[in-house]
Amino acid sequence: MLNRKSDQCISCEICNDRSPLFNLLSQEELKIMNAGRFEVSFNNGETIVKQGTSATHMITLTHGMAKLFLEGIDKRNLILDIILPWTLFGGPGLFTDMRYHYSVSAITDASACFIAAENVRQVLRSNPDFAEAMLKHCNKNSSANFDRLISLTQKQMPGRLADALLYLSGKVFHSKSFTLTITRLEMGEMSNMTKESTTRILKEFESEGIIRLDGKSIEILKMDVLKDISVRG
Amino acid sequence: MLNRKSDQCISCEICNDRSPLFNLLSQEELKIMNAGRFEVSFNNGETIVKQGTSATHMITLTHGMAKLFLEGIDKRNLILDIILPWTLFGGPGLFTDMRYHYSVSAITDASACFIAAENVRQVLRSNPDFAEAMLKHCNKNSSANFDRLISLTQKQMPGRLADALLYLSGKVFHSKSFTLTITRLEMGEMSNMTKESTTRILKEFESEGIIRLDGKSIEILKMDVLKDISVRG
DNA sequence: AAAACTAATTGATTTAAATTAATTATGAAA
DNA sequence: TTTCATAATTAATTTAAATCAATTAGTTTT
Repeated sequence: MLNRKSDQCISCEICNDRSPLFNLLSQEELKIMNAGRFEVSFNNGETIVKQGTSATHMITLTHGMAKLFLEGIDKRNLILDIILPWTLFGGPGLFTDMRYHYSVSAITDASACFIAAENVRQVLRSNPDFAEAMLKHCNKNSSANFDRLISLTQKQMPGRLADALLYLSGKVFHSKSFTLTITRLEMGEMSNMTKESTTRILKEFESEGIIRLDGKSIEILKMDVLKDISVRG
Repeated sequence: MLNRKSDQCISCEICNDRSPLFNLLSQEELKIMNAGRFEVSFNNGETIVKQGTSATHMITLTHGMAKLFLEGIDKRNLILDIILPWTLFGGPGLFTDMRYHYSVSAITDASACFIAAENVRQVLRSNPDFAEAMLKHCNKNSSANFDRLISLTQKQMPGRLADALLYLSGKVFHSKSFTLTITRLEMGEMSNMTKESTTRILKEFESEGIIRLDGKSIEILKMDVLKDISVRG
């Protein structure tokens, strides 16, 4: 039985599908996190967090899907992650310049839970397990960004697109076949290439029998070959 | 009066030029950090930390200069930072997979202080100020990596090289004119381009009167123009 | 000082990928 | 259904930057 009222959590203490990190917290600490917490629904396409604005909250999706991306030069975006429920984000600006360093926007209808940064800070200081877990979380993100730096600067297009496909299959849809919630343009923004090049390479993969394409749905037929293309650049 | 014996610190408690982060620690905590701590001298070119090996220590330079870099595909490196004394590094693998995710090697004769990761962890858990400072440190690095991602993927060569020059001038040598401790190849590894292209663009900057070149020494003559090239890509 | 490396420069050529330009699907709204 | 808008595909052209190939300048070593 869900502790929800019209899809809204009542409080963190009794929220039964919150971020795993919250399992480290005591009832007292959950109460702190819950104070001032609020949940907002977003339509597909709406901005959840805008790069450059004041970073007042830690955020987690409660349902739906979102893209986390850097707004670069001349309106060119770089998508870093496709976010699923219970991934904490808002991070890098917290405790530093208090600005969001990336934008996040909904790629399906979605809702998100906003927790006051100051409350997170307070709990972080009182609970070493939570602090360590957050540091772990931050370190994991750093590692992922290192991998991304190498992928984006040293691999050519087939390698970069292979990385995007493997990411979508392994981390987002958890399946060899999936129906995209993003456009070709956005696939390009994941692998730093134009939409035209994205189409080209996808078709190339298809003609080589590595994937099956059918509009918005993709099936990976030769996982081993795709992985090989990924590692060899 | 220096508390040193042949350039080696005796202990963290009386080390008078340690990392600023250590100022947050009590005598008791410094004692923990000091336990098992050791200092090693490196010749120019020697490896201090090797990507992929077991991350057992947090490290800080005590003197000299080092480059922190990712070892990518086909022996191609990407230099992320030029490290000066008292910058803590070793980070991202700690508390996660316990592997170093980058290599660090000396670009002058240098020495480094190695602190056991387990001791850092222990102090981190006992001292919220230190934990918060470490998280801040980690977040700052993340932001820097976001900037780097945009620079390296969206700017063309002049913009990327401008970024490298501004970094060297502002963060490493703290002066408009400096004598490089790195080669053209390494400048290229900072801005993801070949040594030939590095030379070419440097000469181009010189002929435009933006910089003065004299072998290993560089003087930035038109800082505003260089900054403009950096932002416009 | 001569020899042997290593690093830096310069130019010619090739190549990966962007840009430009049309065309074709697909989906939403009237 | 027709219209309109957005997304995807395809091909031709251009461009940024790598590669290849010498040459020149600096350092070490002998």
